[in-house]
Amino acid sequence: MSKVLLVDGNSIINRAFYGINDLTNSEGIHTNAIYGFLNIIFKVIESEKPDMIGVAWDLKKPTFRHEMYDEYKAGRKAMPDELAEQVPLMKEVLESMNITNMSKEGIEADDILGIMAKRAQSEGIDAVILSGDRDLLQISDKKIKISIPKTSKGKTEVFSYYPEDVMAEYGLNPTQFIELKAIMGDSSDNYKGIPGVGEKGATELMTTYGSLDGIYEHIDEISKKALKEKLIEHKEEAYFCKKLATILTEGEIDIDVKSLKVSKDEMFTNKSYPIFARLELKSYLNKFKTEDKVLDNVSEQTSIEMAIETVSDVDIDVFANVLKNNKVIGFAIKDGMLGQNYFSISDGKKIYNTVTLFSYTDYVNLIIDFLKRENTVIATFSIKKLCRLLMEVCEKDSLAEILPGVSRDVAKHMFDVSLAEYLCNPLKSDIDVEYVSTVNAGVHAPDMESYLMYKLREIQIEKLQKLEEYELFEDIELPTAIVLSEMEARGIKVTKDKLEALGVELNQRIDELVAKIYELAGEEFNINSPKQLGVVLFEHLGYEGGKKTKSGYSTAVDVLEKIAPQYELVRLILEYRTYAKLQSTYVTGLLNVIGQDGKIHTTFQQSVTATGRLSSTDPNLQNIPIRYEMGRNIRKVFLPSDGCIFMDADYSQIELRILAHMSEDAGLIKAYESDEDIHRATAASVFGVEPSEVTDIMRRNAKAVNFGIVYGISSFGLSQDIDISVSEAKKYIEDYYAKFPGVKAFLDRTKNDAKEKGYSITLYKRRRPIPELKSSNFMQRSFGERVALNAPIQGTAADIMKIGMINVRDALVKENLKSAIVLQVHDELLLDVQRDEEEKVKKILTDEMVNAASLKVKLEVDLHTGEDWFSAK
DNA sequence: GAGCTCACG
DNA sequence: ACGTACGTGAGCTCC
Repeated sequence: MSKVLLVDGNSIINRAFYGINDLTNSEGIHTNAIYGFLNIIFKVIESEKPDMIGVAWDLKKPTFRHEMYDEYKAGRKAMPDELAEQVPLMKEVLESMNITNMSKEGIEADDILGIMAKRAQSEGIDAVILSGDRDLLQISDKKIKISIPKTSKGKTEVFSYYPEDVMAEYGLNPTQFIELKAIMGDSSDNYKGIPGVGEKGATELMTTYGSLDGIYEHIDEISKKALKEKLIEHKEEAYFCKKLATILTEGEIDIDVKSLKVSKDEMFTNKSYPIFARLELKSYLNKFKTEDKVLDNVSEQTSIEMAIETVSDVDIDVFANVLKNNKVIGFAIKDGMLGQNYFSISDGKKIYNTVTLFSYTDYVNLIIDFLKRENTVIATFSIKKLCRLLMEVCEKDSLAEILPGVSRDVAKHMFDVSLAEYLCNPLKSDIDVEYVSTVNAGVHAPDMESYLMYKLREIQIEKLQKLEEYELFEDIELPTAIVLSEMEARGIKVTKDKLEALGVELNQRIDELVAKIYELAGEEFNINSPKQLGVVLFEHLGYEGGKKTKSGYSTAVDVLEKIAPQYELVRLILEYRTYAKLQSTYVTGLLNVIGQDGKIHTTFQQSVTATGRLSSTDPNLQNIPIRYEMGRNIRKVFLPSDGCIFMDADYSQIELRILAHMSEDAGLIKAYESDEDIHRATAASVFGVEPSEVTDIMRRNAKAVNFGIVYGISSFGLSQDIDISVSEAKKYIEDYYAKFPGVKAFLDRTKNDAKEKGYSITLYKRRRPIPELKSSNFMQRSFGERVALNAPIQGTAADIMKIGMINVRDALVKENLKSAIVLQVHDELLLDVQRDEEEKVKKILTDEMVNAASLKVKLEVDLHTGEDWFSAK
């Protein structure tokens, strides 16, 4: 006996949407309804094990918010945009899983379900109808089961109804159920029934008289006068509503029940993987087999030719030959047996895997020779990794000694798949080989990575050109990766002894503080637990300062600082916090990552941030303390290499200068030209005084406004930052706009532009998509607006810094200097400088950073040297 | 693994 | 009325 599952698509996706908290993928597409829909149907598939599945949809287009008025007139609530956008995607997901979507012009989804269910029944096929709508109960039958999911306390249970279950729960059989609805009406289906009769009254009538006919036959027995009159008055309507309430069981739909056949093996294939990957439905991804099995049924669905031969255990001669006979090579390093790696290369026609156990050196030298030839390209997932490999094998920490020339020339021979993907999709976190492959080529195939790299290059070049980001990719991102590889390889020396001594000192201080804190609190507790701390401060001790977070009291600095003047305990806790942070993150944390060479080699992430900035991990060297006295000691343990000093250069207010350039605001440009302190000049302008008359407070507030502008200002944010009222903050912003109308115009222009296009863009055409701008949620939309203003500014600064780094590195190489960049902290570069190269490097560093971009205002850098990182700032 | 906190630009 | 500044990464607690 076979079985068909018929799903009420609109009803189930609605339930899923309201039953599951908001989820979005990295593109900002909402996915909660899709996720919930899949959860529900898989639960039913597990228990029912159907052989056939069909999902019925109302053909009516999803209703968007702006159409709400018309919809309201039609008596139906508008579908929120966040749900509406998921409906077409849901259908796509189902189709990719070989599940049939059923819809037809002029026929509603529940009628499709009714028709298909009866058809199945007549063909001897069991039917299970899955819907959230109880109306469907009317078509339950011996061989037609109605399943209704119910969610309570986060758990979804499915209740099933055969006719006897309907009778048990409502005291009515399925046919009577139709008449019940005809009497009580249905607001969502937009018919009223008998006015003034609701579920209770209608049920009583139906159970007493058995049918609509029965009611009217015995109409004189009805004692309630008002009810009787209503029934008589609206008799015709009641029978009309019965027609409306009846779900069709016959009609012309050209879908054969048997054509709905689908097995589980057909659902998770390479046809469906890309959309699951794109929507980031993570818990479903592991249902896809990652091995060759998936590839068996893929070739016809993908744009990539999958019939490709793999040659294994390739020796050095074959390897050399492949490189010799080709210009473009796809390259991957693969994990082999016993912790040994091997190389996989592809010429786009075949895949060549080297033997697992071999010495890298000879092979790497062949790769280097290849890269030195004219017009050759290696396409790989991360060229930074490739460069690190070359340097490691050659035992150099400068790529220039291996591949001579400036980084832009070296980069012409390399293609980085992860960076290309990043420029196309900067919101995606966690860009990995599987993701890029499936999204661009529709394939997920670990065994053919080198071939995929070869093919992805072709696809991505075209994509980047379409987005007008190819120049950014070639001129900035690729060379930056080369510079970063050298910075990572060179590393920074750290004195272990000094760091350990600092740790001992901190531990002593922490112990003292803990003792005092327990004493003042009158109890021992875990100070590191915000939860326990909140209870102690605000409950046991009764300090004022109230709630803030969902999970209890906030104990963040700004909260504690407000009450610190009154309570010694709070002051001690704040002190404890700073020391504990230094100890765990910076002392212990850094000690753990000092290498055998006595150096720390951070990893720079080039495809993580939404704006184009870099980030730094394992360890993060971009957040080493500087603002507070005690923390600065950490910087003293970072030392230059032997024979070197540190040279540190940072751009002076690069973001505000970019704002001046982009807005072309005359006042802001003039302030920079007059060479004044910019915050003082802003204060003088906004408060209408001479620069010399600007007080510290005026300057501080002006500075906050300047920062705020760059962040996409809001009066609330500004008020929080400088602790003034929202209305005062509003006044500050208005005054600022009055004095700098060019800035105001720029912000408006940028915001509108982003709204229109859906993304904002830097001077160098780096894009940041901003899906939040379309959100119906005020909070999210406001966030989108702030981001739309900030991204071009922060992103342009990041672009310029990358250009600066490339040019500094290349100038050092050209002059054969041994000094090198070791660290970038967004607007700051730290260099290891050979003592005898100091003057030359100073000039190069200043010139290349200042001339990285030619803006309407000059770029300036502050430069210092020192024997450690602290004294070089 | 999420949420909080805090270090940096 | 909504409850916010922009961009990160790491260590800790607690479910």
